Order: sequence, then structure tokens, then C-alpha cells
Amino acid sequence: MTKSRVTVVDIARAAGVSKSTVSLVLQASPLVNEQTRARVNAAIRDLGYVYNRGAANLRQTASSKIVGIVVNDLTNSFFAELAVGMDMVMQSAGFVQFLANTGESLDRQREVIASMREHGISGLIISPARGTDASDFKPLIAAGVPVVIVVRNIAGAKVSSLLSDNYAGARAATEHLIALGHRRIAFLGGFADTAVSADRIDGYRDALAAGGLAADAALVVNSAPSRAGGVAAIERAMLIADRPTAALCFNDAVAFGVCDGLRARSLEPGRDFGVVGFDDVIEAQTAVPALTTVSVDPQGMGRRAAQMLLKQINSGRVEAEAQVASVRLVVRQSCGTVAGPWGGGASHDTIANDTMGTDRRQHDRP
Amino acid sequence: MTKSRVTVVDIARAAGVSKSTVSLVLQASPLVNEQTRARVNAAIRDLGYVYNRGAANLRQTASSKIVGIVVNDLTNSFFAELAVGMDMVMQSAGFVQFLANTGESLDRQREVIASMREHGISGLIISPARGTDASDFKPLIAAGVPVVIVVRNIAGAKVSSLLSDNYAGARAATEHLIALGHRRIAFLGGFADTAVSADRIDGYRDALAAGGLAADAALVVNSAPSRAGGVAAIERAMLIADRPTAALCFNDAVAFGVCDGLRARSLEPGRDFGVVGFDDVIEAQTAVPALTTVSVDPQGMGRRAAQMLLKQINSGRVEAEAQVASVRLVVRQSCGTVAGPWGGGASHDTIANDTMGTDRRQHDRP
DNA sequence: CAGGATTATTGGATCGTTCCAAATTAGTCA
DNA sequence: TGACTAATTTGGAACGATCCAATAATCCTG
Repeated sequence: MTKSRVTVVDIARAAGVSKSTVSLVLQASPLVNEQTRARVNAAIRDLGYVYNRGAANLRQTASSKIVGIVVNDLTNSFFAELAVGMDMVMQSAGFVQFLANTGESLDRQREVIASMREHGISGLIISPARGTDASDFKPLIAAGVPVVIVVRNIAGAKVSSLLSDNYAGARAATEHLIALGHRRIAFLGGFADTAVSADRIDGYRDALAAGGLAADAALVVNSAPSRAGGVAAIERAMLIADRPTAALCFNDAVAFGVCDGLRARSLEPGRDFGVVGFDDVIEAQTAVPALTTVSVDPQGMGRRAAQMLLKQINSGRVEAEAQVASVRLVVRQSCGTVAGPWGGGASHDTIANDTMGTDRRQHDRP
Repeated sequence: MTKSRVTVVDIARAAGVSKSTVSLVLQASPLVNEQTRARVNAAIRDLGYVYNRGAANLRQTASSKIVGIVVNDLTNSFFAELAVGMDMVMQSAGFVQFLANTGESLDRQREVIASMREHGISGLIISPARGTDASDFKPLIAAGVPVVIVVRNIAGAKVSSLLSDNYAGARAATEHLIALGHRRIAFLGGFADTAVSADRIDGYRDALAAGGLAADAALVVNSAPSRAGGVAAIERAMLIADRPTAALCFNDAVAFGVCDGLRARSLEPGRDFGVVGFDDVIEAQTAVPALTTVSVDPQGMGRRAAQMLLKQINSGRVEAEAQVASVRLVVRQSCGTVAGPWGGGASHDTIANDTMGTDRRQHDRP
């Protein structure tokens, strides 16, 4: 039971130097003599000293080595992987991260951001909850705290952002389904009022138009962006008179739900119905049938967002920068085929795994 | 661009009081006059003051309102949900959490714990990486930082722990499979050198013995505790001469992988082969077939671990307490049936959903 | 060996908050 | 009014590390 903590002064006393010298050793300054350094380090070990960053951060020149990360739903693999990607680069950079889950609650989001600020974060990465307003970031900006918005765009926010190319991905996926011969293609899941959903639906609609197919509003079915939402969405979609034969899903979670719902109706995804996801979550590769999906590489996106933030923190300048991560369609076994003018007609998809990109609009990263 | 941050002194000046009074207002002390309080609060709002916890924490009486959470694999839904559960109660308690992923690396674990200590965490919840030694917690204990170990036990560690009743869960699941008429039951996935795995295998073996079945070492197949590992495990299991007709899987991720692997061989899980998982991850309910599994309620476990930690932090006493969370078998559609002396013989499981528990050894929580 | 240049070391003062003892003001009662 | 509470308010001295300016020790070099 050590009562009071060990401080630089204790170390100084033990090593027979001044606290200033100890401080220099702590910062690995080249100014200090090797023998002195050794003596100090020995004392540090012996006394079990732990550096107190809180004290160091008091001097306003210092940066806290803490960043905040705010996501809406950590139980969604997409965000979990995003967080893991960020964790990787943050850890290697010697930063430690506050992570908070908002569950789409604006109140929680406000609270955690306030709390993080009190703890002196030197940067924030956030996937904003639905309904977040650009003005919510004003105080952060005013305080000079760099912010990177990921995944969901907030119009008018004067901060950096890293979004995936939702339009291109949805368009490529839809074009792929059309090329396979599908004519009735649904868009399942997601909420229409989010920018992400809007972009994906735009891509989907434009692909239909380009393929000479009419857009049927009934084929766009909203639902929660979760597995359960997918089950619900496919159920409603199958009630339509002229049933779809394939669907582009809002995300992989929805796609898995759609597969579940299809099986519940004794339809085999990939054979009887084409299913394409969005995100390329880890399970997409191993699921049966392996999910054709638009690969967003959440972990890579997390890493990239972290790098963007670190760059701003280190440069000391808060310059908003908008990056769009390109996506690629990964063709696996779930897309289905329809016999027809173009269609191959084989009952199982034979296109090689993990082929082929589409799109490389900007900022391509190998 | 506010250059220097706003401090209590600025507030004091603006409100025409002393910094001490401002401090009292910040702590909602009843000592201060209502009008003064209002004036101070107005100044706080006007100047956009943010409380600096780092400074407050300097005084050694204060507690930092920060806890550390260390998990091995956030991409595993089990841990993601665990973290979400912890996040819930920590957020409500006004705490903010460092979250770090170790990916089973002992080095990373050491690093992040050290880093968290430097930032002054007032408690730590950890699901230790494989190979963690009890002595790794010595410094924390010496410093009086409460620690709660979750999920995986570390023999000899003098800290609190919250484990699930792996033995009872595995035993109940195995007994259920036996009752359905299965005679060749495999145990798939997980590494034999972990305590969790060992406990579950013990429960499995004892259930077999109690059911008069011989334990066949070949039926226990190790693999990574992941979806991919499950695919690999079932593949190896199907090579055994006298094939199993059902399997208890190390966790749900493995169970899903097993389902994938079965489908790849054109076997339908639940009908042609019984699959039981462990954890009861969210997807277990919605998957098709819905997964029969031992419900550990990861989110609930996270909440409970957080409560244990908070209790210790608030009481100021670091008293190790070992809790075992009871588990219950949730029977869904994946367990399969075998025609036989007991077996019902129906090709689809007909037992009601989400029934019934087994076991209530201790600390039962409704 | 004086004087200058290096190389090492070191007292404070400082960061933003809390807390204690002491001071100020207001209120009560004889 | 003066003494005596009770209610408010307030200077400083911490807390633990950093950093600047200044000092001390060492090494050259003519």
C-alpha cells in the first residue's frame, strides 16, 4: 500500500539530482550525461514511478496524447472494425483513445463530447449520430481541436471528413446485378433521411436508368440498418406483386438479414435470389454463400481516419480536408443469376472470388 | 481562434468573484449564494468555459473519472457487446473510458496498461490476453487501482473477477444434445490451453460420462475461436471415420462457421447436424436457423463488470471479489434431432424458443 | 592560465483546480 | 449598540511536471 504517489521529486532525491534533470531524462533529452541518465532511470525503476500526464498537460504547450472516438453502434461489425483500425494506428502513435457509443442518441453524443473535452482530448474522430448538426462542432473548432468526421457526412461542417464513395459503390453493384440479367432489383434497408442512404440510392437509381430499367419506388424498402431490419425488409419486398429477383442491401448486416429471411421462405440466396451487401465486413467472406458486397474496408478506413487526425494534431493546423475512400465491388457467391438475354443461366455464380475493382475516383490507396 | 483557454480565474473576473467561489459553483456546493451562483454560471456560459479535469486531478484526493477497458478482439461480437454494456453504465456514472484492443498480444497489453496508468485511470476492466500472468497486475494492486478481470480467469491474481459459468453451460448444452438422441457429439473450436476452453470441455466430458457415452478424444477439435476457425474445425471433424451428428461449439462465432462449413457440404444445420453455440451473440437469434446456444449475455456481463468496478472505486476499498455469472441454455432451431430411443424424430426442432435455464449456481441475476 | 566555448545541471515560476483557514458580511438578540 | 451566530466569500498554498534563464563544471586554445 503506497500511500502517496511517487513523483519526480522523489526520483530526484533518490538519484541525487534535481527534478529538472529527472524531467530531462523523462523526455529522453540528449542534454543529460549518460551516467546521470542511468542513475535516474535506475531510481525510476526502483521506486516504481509512473509518469503523470495530467500534470504535464497543464502547461498549455503540451498535447495530451488522448483522442476521442465516437461511434453510433459498436455492436455493428462495421463500426467495431472501424474502431479497431483506429486503435491500431493510435496505439502505435502513442495515443490512447476514449471510445464512446452513442446508439444514435444526440444527447449521449453531446455528453460524451463534453466529457472528452474536459479530459483534454487533442482530437476527435466521430461518426455522427443521426440528426447531428454542423453547429455542434463549432465549440470544438473554436477551441482548435481537430475533428474528423467519418462514414456519415454533415453538410456545412467545417471539419475534415472521410467518407466512402457510396454513389459509385451502389452504382457498380447495381450494374453488376443488371449484367447478370436481373430486371427487378430492390434496394433494401437503411433510412432514407441519411446522407449515406441517399447517396447509395442515387447510385442505384442512376444505374437502373443507365441500364434502361424503370425505377419502381415500391422496390426501395426502408428498415433499420441491422440484421433484424434486413429480415423485415425482404419480407415486405416479397409482398410486392411483381417480385424482385435481386436486391442491393444498405449494408452487410441488412444483407445477412435478407439471407435469413429468404431461407425462412425456402429461397436460397445466390441461387434463387441475388443479394449484394455493402461494407465487406469480415463475415462477408466466410458466410455461406459468401456475400457479394461493396468493399469499404472498414478497418482500413479507420486507419486512414486516424492518420488524418494525427496529421492535423501534429501539424498544429486545423485545415479541413475532405477525403473520399474509393470502394470496390467484391463478387462472391450471393449475387444470383437470371436466365435471359444477357444472363449466363448457371445456377451458381462462377465469377472468381475477390476480383476486380470498379471506380477509383480519387485518393486511391492500394 | 481563442488563443489561451478560459480558466476559473477568467470566470471569476467576469463574474466579479474570487476563483474559490467559482470552484464552489463548479462543484455545486450549497455554500454559495443563489444570485452569485447564477452570475457565475452566466459567465461560464458566456465565455465558453470548459472544465479542466487534468488540473483537478492533480490534487491527490481527486479521482479521475476515467477507467480503462482492455479486450482482446473487438471484432468479435462478444467483446463488442461486452464493451457496449460497460460503456452504458460507465457513461451514466459520468466516467469516460479508454478502450484498447490487444489482439492477444502481451506486449500491446503491457503498453496500453502502462499508458492508461500514466493517464490516471481510477480502475481497469480487462479480458486478459492469452498468457497473461497474475504478476502482471502487481503494480496496479500496489498502486491501489481496482481491477476487474472478465471472461478469462487468471489463476492467482488477487483482483476481482467476473466469469461465466462455463462448466455448467457446456454441461447443460451437451445434456440437451444427448436428450435429443445424439450419440456422437463433437466439441469444436477454441484453444485447449485457455481456462475457458478447459472448463467448457470439462462440462462437455462430464455430461457425456453422465449420459453413459464414451469420450472420444478425436471428437474434440481445436481451432481459432472465430468463424473461419469453425469452418476449419467442422471440416476436420467430418473426416473422422465415425462421424459426429452434432457439436457443441466453443463460441457462437465458431458455431456460425460450422454452419457455413456444413452448408458447403450440403448439410443443413439443425436438420442434418446439431449445432450448439456459446455466448448468445445478437445474431444468434436472427440467424437461420436460429442458433441454440448457451446464453452468456455479454452486454449484461459488461454492465455487471462495470458495476463491480464502480463499487470498488467508490468504496475506496480494493477487495477482490469473484463472481460467476450463471448462464442458460437457449434452445432455438439449430440443435437437430436424431431418431432413437429418446429422440422425437421430427426433422425440425420443435422446442419453444428462448426457453428455460439450467444452472443457477450463484449470484443469479434475473 | 585567462578567457571563451561546450556540456550539464538547477532553481524558481507556471499551468488550472481544490481546499483550508481566515476574513467579510449579514442577521439575531439582549 | 455590541456581542455572537450563521451565511458567504476569499487568499494563498498545494498537486506534479515543464521550461526558461542562470549557474556550475569541463574542455579547449592561444
